Amino acid sequence: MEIVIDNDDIIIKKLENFDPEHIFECGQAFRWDREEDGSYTVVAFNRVLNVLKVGEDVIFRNTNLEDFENIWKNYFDLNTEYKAIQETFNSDETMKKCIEYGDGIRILQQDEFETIISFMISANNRIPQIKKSIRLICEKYGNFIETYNNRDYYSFPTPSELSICKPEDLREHCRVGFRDERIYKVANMIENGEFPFYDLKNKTREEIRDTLITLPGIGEKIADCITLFGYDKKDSFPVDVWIKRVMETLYFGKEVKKKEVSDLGRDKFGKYAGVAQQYLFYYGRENKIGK
DNA sequence: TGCCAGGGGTTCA
DNA sequence: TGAACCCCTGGC
Repeated sequence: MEIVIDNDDIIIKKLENFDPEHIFECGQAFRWDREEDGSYTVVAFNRVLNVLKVGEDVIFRNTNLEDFENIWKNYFDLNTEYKAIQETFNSDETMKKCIEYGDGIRILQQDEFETIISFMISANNRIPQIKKSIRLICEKYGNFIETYNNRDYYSFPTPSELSICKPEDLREHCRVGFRDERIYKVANMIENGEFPFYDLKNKTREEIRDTLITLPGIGEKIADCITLFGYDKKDSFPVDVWIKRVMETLYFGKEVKKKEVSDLGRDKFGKYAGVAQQYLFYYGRENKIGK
């Protein structure tokens, strides 16, 4: 990896399988803004970063080498060879087409607590609304980080910071609707040690999923999303209405039960089913497959 | 301008 | 298994 440092910019030359648009627009993260120059500003781990792809190079702005090495390298999963993952799908012509379309997608290594709350908010919700609720929660319960491109950025609250919330504030001020009590309960269960949040990290996909599902507001789909996006379990295959539609159109040729979709997804794509899911999602949503 | 359907899911009956 | 749930947007 060839790194060039230029003031507050870190430039990675010829960075393969990396496209900010595909990374952020495939439904795995909600704390980003698209800028006029086509770059993306993202806030994570108490930092604000701007990412721009220029030809084969990627420019990471508003950061330094130390943060790049300690935070962003891991956040963007740069130690994983996506080319090798893609090759495991080589025998699947349909998937090859999806990869061609969505190449550059990476599974972000996001904060566990933020991922839990964010995907609880995603239940029966739309992306703009999810982003708005999360932004309001950060502004109300997180801490100010900095102003970048005329926008104020706040950290995502810790379990402790969010545990002092009132359900009515979550509803009325943060616009989370019927998810208010659930979020309040989960933050407090974690803060009070009533949920083994800090023991989950080294468990298997199944163990994490089964534990998460015991929380209010977390069912199968959201538990699968959290294991994939918050715990880096790449064999997780979340099935939402988009994945169901895409798989029905591209693989089944008819309507099937949700369980059939998740079974086929994990059988077919194995230990990288979650990466395949992201290619399918991006391809399906951008092309409105099945709609 | 105003009404209404529906959404990347979970819960409860 | 199916209806209800809050908020917001888009279509008419």
